[in-house]
Amino acid sequence: MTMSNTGGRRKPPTIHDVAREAGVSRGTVSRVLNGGHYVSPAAAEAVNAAIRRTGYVVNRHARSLITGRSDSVGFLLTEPQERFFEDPNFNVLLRGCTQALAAHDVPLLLMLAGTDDERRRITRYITAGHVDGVLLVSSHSGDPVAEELRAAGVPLVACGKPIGLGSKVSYVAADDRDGARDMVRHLLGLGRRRIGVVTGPLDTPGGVERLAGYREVLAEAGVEEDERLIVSGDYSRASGESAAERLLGRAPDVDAVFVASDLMAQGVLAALQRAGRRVPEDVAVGGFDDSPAAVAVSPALTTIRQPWDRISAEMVRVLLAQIGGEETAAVILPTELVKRASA
Amino acid sequence: MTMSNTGGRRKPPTIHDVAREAGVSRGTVSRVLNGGHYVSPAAAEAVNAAIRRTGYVVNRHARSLITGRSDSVGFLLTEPQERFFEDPNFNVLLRGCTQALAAHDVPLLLMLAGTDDERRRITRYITAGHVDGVLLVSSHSGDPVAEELRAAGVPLVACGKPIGLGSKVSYVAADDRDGARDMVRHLLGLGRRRIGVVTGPLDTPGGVERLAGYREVLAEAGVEEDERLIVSGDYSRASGESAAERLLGRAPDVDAVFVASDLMAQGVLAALQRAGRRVPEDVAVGGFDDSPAAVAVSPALTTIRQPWDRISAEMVRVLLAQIGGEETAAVILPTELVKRASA
DNA sequence: CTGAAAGCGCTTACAG
DNA sequence: CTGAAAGCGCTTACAG
Repeated sequence: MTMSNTGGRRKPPTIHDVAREAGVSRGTVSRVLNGGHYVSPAAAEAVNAAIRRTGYVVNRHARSLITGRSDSVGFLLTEPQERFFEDPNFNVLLRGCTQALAAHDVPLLLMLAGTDDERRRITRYITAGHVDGVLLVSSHSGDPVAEELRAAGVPLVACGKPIGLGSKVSYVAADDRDGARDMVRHLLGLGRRRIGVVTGPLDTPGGVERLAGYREVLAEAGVEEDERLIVSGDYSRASGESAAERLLGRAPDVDAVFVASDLMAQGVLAALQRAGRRVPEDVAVGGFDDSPAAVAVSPALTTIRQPWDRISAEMVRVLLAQIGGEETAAVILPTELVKRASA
Repeated sequence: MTMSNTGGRRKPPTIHDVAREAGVSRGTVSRVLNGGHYVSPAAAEAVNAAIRRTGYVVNRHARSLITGRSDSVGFLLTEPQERFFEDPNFNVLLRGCTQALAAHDVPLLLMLAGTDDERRRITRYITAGHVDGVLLVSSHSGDPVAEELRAAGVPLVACGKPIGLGSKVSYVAADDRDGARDMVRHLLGLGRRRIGVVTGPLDTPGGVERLAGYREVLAEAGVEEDERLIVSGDYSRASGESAAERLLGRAPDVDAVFVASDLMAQGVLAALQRAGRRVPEDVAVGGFDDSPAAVAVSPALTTIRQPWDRISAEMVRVLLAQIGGEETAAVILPTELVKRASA
């Protein structure tokens, strides 16, 4: 009575069918499948033809059982999920990784570890060898997952420098500090001298590094640092809004703000507008990310572009290399200043 | 010299180790693993203790090889990816599905089929049995993937009604038509009579159904239909903006607009503002989705909430049931009017 | 270059 | 209720 499987998933052809069809042994078929070494051209051709005729597709489970590899990788998100799922960068990263992996015929398993319970289950799953490696997105320090996986010897590449783990874990990151420097120099170049900053969380590399870049440039330029100009947010739009209110209260003479994310900059813009300040005339605003939010907003945001497509491609490259036995590596990619209307 | 794998992935314990540890046969261990039927309480307890002591985790590849199931499902996106990756609903859906699946210990493979080439490869991968079923996100008609997978007998649940496939494919959808009716009734209740509509693409169920709801309510209310009040977009912000410009040109006396997505409504708001119309005083605007954009915008959008958390949960439930042998099913979930400032 | 054979770790009738 | 055994589809030394 079951209609759902009408159409029927008939038993797919195996290596045995291909061997019979090609008139060779199964070993030879397998050799063709695995690179074609030690196979005569004639045999290889016969096998390839047989594969085409039969529509053969390798059974990955059988292969994995014997090789001990899964030929798949995990994309692990350990953020409290709400926030990062709202971050447009996440989509770009996830899509880029999926595509880069697909080019190598490697499936991506999406894993969410928001709660301790999920974390335990996923760590267990990963260390049991069900994926060959992990792309890790987790910017907060104190996240135990990275350390657990590293200790278990699981190939691992983090997005952004994992605070506390130094270079024991591979990572790919944009040059946050340099991007911040570029933006603050740009604001100085506009003649602004009372430049505020809305930082990200200071337990994330982006939070720390972008603030560091801000300080460096001001020091170089001989502009005296003023703690009242430094406020923190958590990368959310709402936190940008309240940070800007604090900033305005503490330093009403502020004439520019470098905001560590476009999402927060959206909030800053709203607060500035409500306070009757014109952007960029009264206060210039610079963001960070070049996310879709940067152009959705009015005035459009001058911001720092992070090379997300390159980041995802590099993460995949480094992970695959590490799975292949190479050592860990850190890759730092340059950012780019994108000038629009807000500064 | 390789540092990457220090820490070492030692060979994990197998069912054989557990059997030895528990003093039973491997068959008995397997029976405990698979539901504990036909196992004495004493044996079950010994096995569970041995599993705990050894830290045993089942090797899914070995299991899959023999059962013919993969115990994993694919999440397949066939949209031209750019658009949907910008859609905030996508994140909610993806997260919900991942979590619902994780609760059943079923990994989710993310699959992107934006190009014909990717489509072919993925179809092949799926029909080869590498996943047990597919959660399909593809709203445009004429998408061949759904039909191919259905024909191959792959368990399949679509998000939204797949146009053209009728009920031969399971799907879960919000009640688009009813949601549209609620919104238009609300606008009528505000005293508006020149109500425009910005539809979605008319080869998507959301495009068709939301327009149908609009027409039904106007007809019921005895308001004469006016083709000049009907314009189409493609769910993007930009298309909303240009649709609103067209609408304003064709029907300058418009006093309300029902927009088929919040993202488009953002664009409509921008166009209205530029044209000097106040919202909601001159023109009331109603959106659809209750996405983050709805509250990010000013004035905050009155909109129709789609129950995305329920949608993802139901998609997973129906897919798992279908993998278990049940017939196809369609699930329609109610929407909810969320009143804010724009209407 | 090629075939025969062992074996990866599991599940599932089959006897008992 | 339980054990012994076959077998899922593949890869990989091992002989030749």
